Amino acid sequence: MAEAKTPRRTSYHHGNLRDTLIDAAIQLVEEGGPDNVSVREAAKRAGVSPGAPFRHFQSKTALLTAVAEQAMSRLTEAVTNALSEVDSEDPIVAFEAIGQGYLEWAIANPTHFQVISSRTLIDFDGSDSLRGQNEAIRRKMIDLLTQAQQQGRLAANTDFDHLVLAARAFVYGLARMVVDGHFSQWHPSEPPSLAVHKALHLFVSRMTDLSEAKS
Amino acid sequence: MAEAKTPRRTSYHHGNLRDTLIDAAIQLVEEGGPDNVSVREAAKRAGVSPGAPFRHFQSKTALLTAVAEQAMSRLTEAVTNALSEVDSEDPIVAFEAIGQGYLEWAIANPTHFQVISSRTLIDFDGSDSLRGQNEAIRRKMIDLLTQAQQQGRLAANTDFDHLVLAARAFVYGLARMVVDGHFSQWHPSEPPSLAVHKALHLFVSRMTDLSEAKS
DNA sequence: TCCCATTTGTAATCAGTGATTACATGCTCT
DNA sequence: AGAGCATGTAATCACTGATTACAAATGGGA
Repeated sequence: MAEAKTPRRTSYHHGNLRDTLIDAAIQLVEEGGPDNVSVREAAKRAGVSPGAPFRHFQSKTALLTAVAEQAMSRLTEAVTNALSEVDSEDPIVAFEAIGQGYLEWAIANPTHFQVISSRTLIDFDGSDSLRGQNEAIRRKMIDLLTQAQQQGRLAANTDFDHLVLAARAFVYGLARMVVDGHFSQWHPSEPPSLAVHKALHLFVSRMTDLSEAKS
Repeated sequence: MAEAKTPRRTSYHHGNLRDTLIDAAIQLVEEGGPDNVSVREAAKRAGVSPGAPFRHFQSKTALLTAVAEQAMSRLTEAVTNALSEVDSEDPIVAFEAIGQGYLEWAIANPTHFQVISSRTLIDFDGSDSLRGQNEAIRRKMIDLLTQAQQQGRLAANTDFDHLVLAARAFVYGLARMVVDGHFSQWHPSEPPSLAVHKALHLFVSRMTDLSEAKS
């Protein structure tokens, strides 16, 4: 936290308003989703006048983009962690772990995921950080699939680019279904997180050859 | 169109304000996406005072839900058409046609698709029409997959529910990627619609056995 | 035909929003 | 100490969703 909860300011200047505003915005996102964020409320929680935020963020979009950058960092971290905890050397196991890490994070942080994947609340293309981290994950997927291909674990006629596209669309679709509330009518006995996990495994095992490569 | 473009009213009462407001809202959606819709602007275009819409729609959400219901009808129609144009009796070919019809419609009507799949702008769960049509498409998918299974076209150990989930997530993910602008960095030589089509075919052919059943 | 209740629109108003401007304050560096 | 810049304030704009009291139009029953 960049500032105490009660906005106690001894001096006229805040000192760390930019970070405090981001924290306040995150708090608002967590309380009621991205639509719950207003610049004025963030300013109020930072103990500052309604116009002050615009010294640090050109627009509400810019503020939410900063929130998204922070959220994306956490997502990247989650994916990286999931990847590092894989025992096997199998690239396809690692590939599935990326998807699993991604989905677990999205399910645990639905509102942050909403902010990240929105293209109206934030300026994704305008943020090097966002594009970069997104691209980093995509590259890691491509690396692993390339390894799998070299091991002859993909069907011979597999169109590589479209396999990557399919994988991204699949994981993205699952995450958004969870976040968008499409699981309200799912079997009550099975939590969405488990259903998502099973679907992911089904996808990976069908799209690739999960049997361990012989070396 | 329910009313002439120029809101010409000879009498005090509008006569068909409800439909006119929906049309105006659709127009606004088409012009600048769901965020571009405001009740006041819709009222203005209908030639009516800002408070009038609230006689017909309890809230902005209710208005957009009505828009969504109309859009969903068109989507259902598109999927039904795609299905009826399938020559083959093959359930898996028909299954893919559903996905293809769904995706084509979403790509051709991105803003309407946004309205439909949003869960903050509209009250999906509160609309029998929306839930019903959504469920109808899902049921059709299940029917076709059941036929495929009876023909022995699915792997023996295939978990049925999770296959349906995977298929829905996949198509939904592709559609949202297009709509959310995730294709901005795709190979310029290949239009997204073609990439989506190829990815869909890859998915269907991997998840099922596309070779025609022997009867 | 007349009248009255219901429906449907208006006008005024409220609170909240993103954003801009002119101005005041405080910090920092020379 | 003072100049200059960064940072916050106050006032204000235009816009939004929504509510209220009121007025006009409509249509059914006497």
